[in-house]
Parts: sequence; C-alpha cells; structure tokens
Amino acid sequence: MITFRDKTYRCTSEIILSLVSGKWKISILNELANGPVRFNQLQRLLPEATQRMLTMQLRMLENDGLIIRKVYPVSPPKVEYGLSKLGEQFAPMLTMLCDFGTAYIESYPDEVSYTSPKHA
Amino acid sequence: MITFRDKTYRCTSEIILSLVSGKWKISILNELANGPVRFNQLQRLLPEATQRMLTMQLRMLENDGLIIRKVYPVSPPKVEYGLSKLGEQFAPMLTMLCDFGTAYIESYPDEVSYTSPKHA
DNA sequence: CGGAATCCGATAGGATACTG
DNA sequence: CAGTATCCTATCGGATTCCG
Repeated sequence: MITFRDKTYRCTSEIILSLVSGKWKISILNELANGPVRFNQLQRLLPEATQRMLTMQLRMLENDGLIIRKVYPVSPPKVEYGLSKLGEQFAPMLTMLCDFGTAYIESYPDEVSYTSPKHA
Repeated sequence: MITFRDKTYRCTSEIILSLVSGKWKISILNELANGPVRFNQLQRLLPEATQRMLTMQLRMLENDGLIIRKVYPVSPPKVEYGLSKLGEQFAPMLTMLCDFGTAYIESYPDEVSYTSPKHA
C-alpha cells in the first residue's frame, strides 16, 4: 500500500489513473501537446466544457505538476497553459492508452460509431 | 468523437480509462494475473473491499470482456474468475502504468509513504 | 479575459442485512 | 459460497451568476 498526498493506493498505476481521470484532462493534455494555449483558446477548442469545469481540471493538472500556468501581467488578463517537463513525459503513455483503446473497440466493431465534434 | 456503448469519448484512451477506473479493478486484474481465483479467495486477498463492491467491479470487468466468470454447478456454489484473452493483453499496459506511477511518485519523494496492507 | 461563488442533480462508493 | 437488496453518504460534474 502506498500513501501519496493523503490518499492510499494499492498499485502505483492507480496514481497515474487518478492524475488523468477527469472529464477533460485527456483532452486538455492532447491540446497542450501542440504547444501552450490560452484559456480562451482552450474554451473554443473544447466548446462542450463549461468554464468552471475547464478551470477545475486545469487546476488539478497544475497541482499534480503536469501542466504549468503562466500569468502575463497585462490588461486584459492573459493566462497561458503549457505542458511541464513531467507532462511531456506522459506522451508515450497516452499514446499507448490510445492504441489499446483503438484495438479494444476494434474487438467490438458493431458497437462503435464515429461522430464529428459539435461546433457551437 | 467516438460513441461506444452509448457513451461518447473524445479520445480512445478515455475508453481504456473507463475500463480500469473503479476502486478495485486494478487490484482484481493484478490478482487474476496469477491465475483464476474464486470469489471467496478474492475477498481474502482484498479484505478491505466489501462483497457488494467486489461483485460490482467483477460484473463490470466481465461486461467489458476483460475477465471471465465460470460457474461450477456444484454445492456449495463455486465461481471462478479468470482473465480473458483480452484481459491478458492488458498486462503490458498495466505494467507501463505502474512504471509511470513509480517514476511519478519518485519526483515527490517527500510526499510518499509505504504501508503494509491491513489484514483483518 | 479568466476566473470564483453558489446551488443542484447524478453517480460512485460504503454499511448492513438477508438468501438460494 | 457467492451473491442480492436497501439505505445512506460523498464526490463529481453541470447550470448559472457575479467579479477584478
């Protein structure tokens, strides 16, 4: 058993799962992989996420050290989010998860359908 | 966007996360990796999980095709759970998640502590 | 522009008791 | 032995409003 930041886990893999579990975390990491993005940009990239949810997920990713929040002291306010070193190191794992996911749904071709994202 | 079994995802990795997200799923998969296990054995291996939770997590893993439930028509009842082919294919991914988890917490050595599991 | 505050419903998880 | 059935609590996510 491992205790990390006041939570206990039975396997270190559970820690990673907790880092990326959250409705928008994977999407955020995917977007930031292309380079730093402003909050407003992120909202347009993920139009189905509410401001509140986006903020919450970003805060968690930041607290877990996967992303970096950079505030520019200008008016109007400008905040940019980018991957940290640690966050960049997650890339191969995320790729592997995607590959397994793709292979998994191919085992059940009848139950899958692909949709283009809604644009508001 | 991908729709799979009435749920939508923005990345196939999210599907994998949903398969293994659940309080006891990783632990169950880890135990079954050593070979099939009876329900009662599993309870002793994971004494902190309630019967109800164990049953629920097993059902989900079974519905998702990762484990196989084998009922022996004997008295008293005997039910054995084992990894499916698909479940066995998850091994390298789980190993990678564990490795990343271990590497991750090593970035924060001051916030980690190791405990031996409670035995009821 | 980039949030924070409040409220509220849905789902995950837990405690306990009962059963074929 | 291997579960169900009830009930309850806590956390997650969504809708909306307000603010420096």
